[in-house]
Amino acid sequence: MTGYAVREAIRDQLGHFWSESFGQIYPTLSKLAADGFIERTASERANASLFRLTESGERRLTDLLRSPVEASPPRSGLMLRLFFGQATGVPAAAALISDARAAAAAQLDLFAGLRALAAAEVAAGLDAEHWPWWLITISAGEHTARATVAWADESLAALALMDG
Amino acid sequence: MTGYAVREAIRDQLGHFWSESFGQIYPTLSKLAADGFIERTASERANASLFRLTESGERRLTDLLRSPVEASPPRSGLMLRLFFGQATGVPAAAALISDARAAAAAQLDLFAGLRALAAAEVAAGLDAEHWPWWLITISAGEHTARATVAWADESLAALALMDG
DNA sequence: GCGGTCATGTAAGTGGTTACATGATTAG
DNA sequence: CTAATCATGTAACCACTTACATGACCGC
Repeated sequence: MTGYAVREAIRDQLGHFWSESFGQIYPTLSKLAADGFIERTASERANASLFRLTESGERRLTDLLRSPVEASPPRSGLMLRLFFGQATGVPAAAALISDARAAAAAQLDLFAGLRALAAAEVAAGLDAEHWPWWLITISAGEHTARATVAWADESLAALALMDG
Repeated sequence: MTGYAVREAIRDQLGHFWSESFGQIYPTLSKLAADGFIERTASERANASLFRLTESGERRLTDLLRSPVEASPPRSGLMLRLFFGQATGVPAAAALISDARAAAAAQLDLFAGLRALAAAEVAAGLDAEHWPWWLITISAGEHTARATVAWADESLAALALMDG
């Protein structure tokens, strides 16, 4: 596929847990080609290049996929703001929590859509092998989003009791 | 406080949702001082500088704390690996999920400790004003961690059904 | 005196984004 | 013909980490 197609695939299929920009994709494709992990071939289109995994690239990929997940340093702008809620006051904090709740609820709708989409594809006989893996990532998003909604409701109730 | 003390405070008090390195802290303190948001005064110690918020710094801080939280692009190495679980196989995926479950369970213990610590401080008559805000951030961590545990158990069960 | 902690800072590198510049192809 | 989309790439910048270099102070 082309670099452009790579980006579309990432956006459309991995969008709920991954993202890449063109400024990252094109230099990386060149580097991977130089390292022999992918192969660049001309496309019918004058403009474009098609890339495909080489054998060594396939090995490298599964190695990476099997490698342990390294923890990223925590950094939550929302928690930072709430921790210092004394400085900003109850209404400002409640607004931030409501926003977070709304975002999580919107995500839940999105996941419901993804579930339906995946189910339709399976019903059509496509991607049956991939379906359970897809579902695991969707389910993770749903669990997290539901947790956020529950936390928000609990915290908004606590703030309402604090005073006016 | 000193830059060193800033880092300790971040590590010890905000550690479960924020982190900063010295390489970030010292240049930032210089810049904030140059902008007039903080004031550098000599410490008793020959070595060290003490910083304190100026009035304009206090205004700037509350402005920032009230500003909307900007969303960070999603990037979960765990989800990426699971999405491509077909390439790595059920046992590798199950191992990753178990690791994530263990990490979340460990976090839950940590949060229980934080709760106890905070309760002890309140019982001692300290920080009573700050306590509810602290609790909100702890509760968020607990909700998320419990969601991760539940998702992991569900997903491990699903993988166990897939085959051997 | 010596090891550990407190303290400050810089340099090199990483991984990423945004904006810009450019052009091919296709649909209407 | 022309607008939208497909396509590639680079430059500037940003936030951040790690490693290194240096030194003060404190307790034993």
